[in-house]
Order: sequence, then C-alpha cells, then structure tokens
Amino acid sequence: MTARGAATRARIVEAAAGLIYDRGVGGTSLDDVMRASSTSKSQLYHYFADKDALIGAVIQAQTCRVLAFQATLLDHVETLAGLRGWRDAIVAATEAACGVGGCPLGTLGSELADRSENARALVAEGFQAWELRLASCLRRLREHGELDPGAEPNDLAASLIGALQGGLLLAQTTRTVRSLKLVLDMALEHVGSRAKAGVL
Amino acid sequence: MTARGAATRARIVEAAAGLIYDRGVGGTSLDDVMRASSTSKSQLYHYFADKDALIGAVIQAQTCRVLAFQATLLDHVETLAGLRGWRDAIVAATEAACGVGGCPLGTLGSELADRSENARALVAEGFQAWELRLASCLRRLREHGELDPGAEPNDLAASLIGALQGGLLLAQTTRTVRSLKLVLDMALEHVGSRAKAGVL
DNA sequence: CCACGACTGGACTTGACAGTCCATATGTCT
DNA sequence: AGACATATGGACTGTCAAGTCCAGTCGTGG
Repeated sequence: MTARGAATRARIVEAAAGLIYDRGVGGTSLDDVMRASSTSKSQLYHYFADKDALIGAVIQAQTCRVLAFQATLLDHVETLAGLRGWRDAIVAATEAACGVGGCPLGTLGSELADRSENARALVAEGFQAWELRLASCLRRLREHGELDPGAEPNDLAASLIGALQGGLLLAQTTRTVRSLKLVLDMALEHVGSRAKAGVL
Repeated sequence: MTARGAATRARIVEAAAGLIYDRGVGGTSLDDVMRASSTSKSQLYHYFADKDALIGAVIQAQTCRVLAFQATLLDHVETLAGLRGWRDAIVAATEAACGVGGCPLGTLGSELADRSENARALVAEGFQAWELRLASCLRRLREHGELDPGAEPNDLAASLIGALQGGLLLAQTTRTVRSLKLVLDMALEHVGSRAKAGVL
C-alpha cells in the first residue's frame, strides 16, 4: 500500500469510528462513512472486504484510543492517592459529556458481542490489553510499597475496569454521574483495603 | 381493547422482547416480529404507532422481567450471608449462558440511550425501580441489625447494580465469568464493610 | 516514456425494511 | 337481525443500504 493509500484508509477508519461512536454500528451506513471521509464506494471496498472488516478496524482503532487515554492517566501514578486522579479525570470527562457516548470499547462490546464472534473477540482483546496495563500500574504500586505484597494486581485491575464499565453504562442511561462516582469510589476503597499496613 | 386484542398485543410484545434480546433492536425487523408472533402488519400498527412505540413496550416488559427475577432472589434475604445467594444465582445464570445476552435492561440502555430520548428515559426508570427494590432490601437488613445504622441503602444499591452491569458487560464480551465474580465479590465486600460491628 | 499495479469515481443491482391502505372478519349491544 | 367498533389479512410503496462493476486516473520502476 502506498502512502496515499494508507492515508485514505486511515481517513476512512477515523471517520467510521467517529460516526459509530455517535450513532452505533447499526446506525452508521457506508454512505455516511463515505460522506464523512470524502471517499467513494470503490475506495471503501478497495481497503475493506466488507462492512464487517471495516468494523474490525474501527474496534482496533478505538482500543488504541482508549489505551492511549488511559496511559496519560496511569503512567505517572505512583501512589494510591494518585489513583484517585484517575477516577477524578474519568468522572470529569463523563460529566462534561453528560454520559453521552459511554466507553468506546464497552458500547462496541455490548452491540456486537452476540452478533459477530470476530468483533466480540477483538473487543475482548482490547479489554485484555487494558487490564494488563492497569495491572502493571498496580504492580508498580505494590513494588513501591503502596500495596500489600499479597495484593493481586490482575484481579484488582479487572474489578476496576468492571466497576468503570458499569458506572459508564449507568451514566449513559441515567444522564447522571452519581452511580459512576459511587461505583468508582467503591473500587478505589477496595484497592485501598489492599494497601500496605501503615500507608493510609 | 377487547380481551382478544390484549392477548394479541401481549403476544407481539413477548415475541419482540425475545427477538430483541437475542438480536438487538437494530437486528430485529417488524417482519421478524410478525413471523415470531403469528400476526400481520395491520395488527402491529393497530396496537403500536410505530416501531419506537413497540420498543417502548418492550423496554417496560423487560423491566418487569428483571424486577420479577430480582424479587425472587431478594425477597427472602434477611442477612448479609443471604446476599451472597443473590450473587451466586446471578453468576450461575450467567455462566450457564456463557454470558450471552447480558442484562436485558443494560443492553437496551447501551443500544438506545444515545439514539432515543424516550427509550433512554424508560430504561432509566427501570434502573431506578430496581435500585429502589434493592435499597429497600438493604434497609431491611439495616433494620434487622445486620448493617450499621450509618449505612446508606440507596448508595449501596447503586454500587451493587453498577458492579453487576459492568460484570455482565465483560462476561458478554469475554465469554468468561471471571470479571463478573470479581466485581460482585468486591461489591459484597463493600456492603460487608458497612456491617454492624460484631455481625461478621 | 510507458507499462503496470495501486487507486478513485460513481452508476447500478438487489434486497430489506418501515410504514400505508383498503378490504374483510369478529363480536357485542340494542 | 343489524349497526358499529374493534380486530385482522395482506398487497403495495418509497426509501435506503450493502455490495458489484467498469471505466477511468495516478505514480513509480524499468
């Protein structure tokens, strides 16, 4: 693929990701994508076998987006108190959007998991990667003596992500950030309960 | 509406709810509903103004279904240990289905919240009702001296539901019950941390 | 410069879907 | 019985979406 081709492909994925985030997979037609990316049908079908292939690329793009955002929040976290900054940033972002949109990965998972095995697996990979990054951040905290040596970074990471997904789903449907705050605070408290004695 | 009419209407809603639970709103056509309920177009449009109106009825039906299921689990809970039965039943049901389907209310919320304000509000009402029932169960526990007088039943209920939603979403996309278990155990531990001194 | 593969434009086909329309049936009340 | 509201059958329309096809253009290596 030439540089021009790669740019076109990227433009298509970018546009599709935006439309799908706003309107869902079912609510986004290829004609919408063409308009938003200034491309033609032949271009879409030149770079993607069919709509499902495009969706697959969108899932991977959204995974990258989520991981990048999480990295900006987690990379400099060195203490349990720092983890609260993660919570606050997510709550602030959700509040700013009134919950609209939700998690780019979570909404895709909910819409596609039971409809396309391929899509489901891709979203699951995204969550897996996310959990790994979060776990390694927690492992760092444990190494720094913030967390008890018996704390399980992998399990804690899964709980944190689960709490976040539930909170975002409720924020999306209630247009309120109340449940998100409660569930994230619960998760933080849970991590805190695995703090090394004397740290808190 | 005559009794026969009411029966027809109920058959339509029932069939639509089943199809939508399996295939999503976008993946369910009115022709599908007709076939599954043995009705004709005129009947659909006799009882519902348009597809959105039918979806609204489906949301209310699924709300009833969820509340009824939750009632069977919660009505006889009188202790914190009893609450663990609630967790176990949900995990068992999810495991049996390999996570497929998810929460009838949660999946509808995720698909519709940003697409239809009316649908969003209906799903939000459903969650609200659910939270109320769960909170009154927790309040009973508090009255029975299981929970500390300072425990907040409403907040605890919201956390429990949020954790459940996140766990079900992850179960659906990973086809694993691991995150669901972790997040529900975390929520139970959180409730336990509000137990009356000496109960645990 | 020219040949060939990568790339692009856009018309066209096919099918599905929401919603309309009118004719007919059913049942109840008088 | 018969009038009238409720209920039902099913053909029809218009729209929109996915996917196909072919005629071109671009750009780079030989």
